[in-house]
Amino acid sequence: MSTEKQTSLTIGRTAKQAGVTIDTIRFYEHRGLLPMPQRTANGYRLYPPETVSRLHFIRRAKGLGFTLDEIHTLLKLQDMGGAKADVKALTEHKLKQIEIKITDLQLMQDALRKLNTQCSGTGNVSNCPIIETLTVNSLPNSDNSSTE
Amino acid sequence: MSTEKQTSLTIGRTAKQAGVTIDTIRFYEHRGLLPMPQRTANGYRLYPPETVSRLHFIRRAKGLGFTLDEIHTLLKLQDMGGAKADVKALTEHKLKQIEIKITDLQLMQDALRKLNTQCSGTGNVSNCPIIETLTVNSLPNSDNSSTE
DNA sequence: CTTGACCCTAGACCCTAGTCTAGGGTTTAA
DNA sequence: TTAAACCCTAGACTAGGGTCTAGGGTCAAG
Repeated sequence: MSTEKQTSLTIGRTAKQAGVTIDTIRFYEHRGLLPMPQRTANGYRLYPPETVSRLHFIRRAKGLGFTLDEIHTLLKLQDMGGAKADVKALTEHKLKQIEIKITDLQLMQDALRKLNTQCSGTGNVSNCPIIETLTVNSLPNSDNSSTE
Repeated sequence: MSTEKQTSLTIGRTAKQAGVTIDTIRFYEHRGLLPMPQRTANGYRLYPPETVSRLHFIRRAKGLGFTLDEIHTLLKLQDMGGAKADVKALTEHKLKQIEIKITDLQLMQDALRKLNTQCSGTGNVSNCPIIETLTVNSLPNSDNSSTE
């Protein structure tokens, strides 16, 4: 019942609130995804509450197929207060990646919906190609390789 | 001199056309993502051209954050000619996953667009929170007892 | 008939993204 | 004052998803 506002969290509390483990936090710090936190006199890490949001962001970005390195660059966009040109270039690159991902997911969605309605009736499921939706319809070719 | 259409491809050709390595193909076969192919008399694998599409599909699905196991179930949806009930349940589950991914990507997109237009001018980049877009707006975190 | 480009298997190896010890210090409630 | 419940570092270990090597067969061209 402490009435004082908690302005910083221990690693354990941060982890719990973010839904990750303590190890993951230390690992991300090591990787540069989390800034080096303040420390107490005895060496305990102290995190500002925003760290929880940052961790949420990382988790979900990972679920969208971004690697930690890619997420790092996304986070740097926010972190850097200068280097406007870099920001511009990076965001544009990321936006392209994201557009492709969205399109792909929508194509997959269409295919699954078809499977679900048209094809799950009494007909033959094998007439409903999921695969083609992502290969024939999209990306004419465009060598879509590097992820940074 | 054979101008006849190649109805099946060696592993090398398949790999090249799909943009993966030979090892990857064998690995996927091992994992059940690719059906066991025909073999020539001397044991060489022979793939139908559809295998290329299947491999494309796998690649892109991976890029969307699906694991090989998840992709396996997506592919099974297409492969299975029966078990309609399973198809229904699985597709519905996958559709939910996909919807979440799309929403997340759109939120990210919004954030980056803002960064790009509003924030890359002369202002302060740090006013443009990418992170919040994916944490505040989505996933109602029940555990969030913010005692202001 | 040999050289280079393919193919085969089995198993070792690698990178990413954590996860888990081992060994030790701190704080707090009973 | 001691046990639970935290925190620390360093380093070993794991799982997923490949990638590479060794050792060997096949085939087309020169």
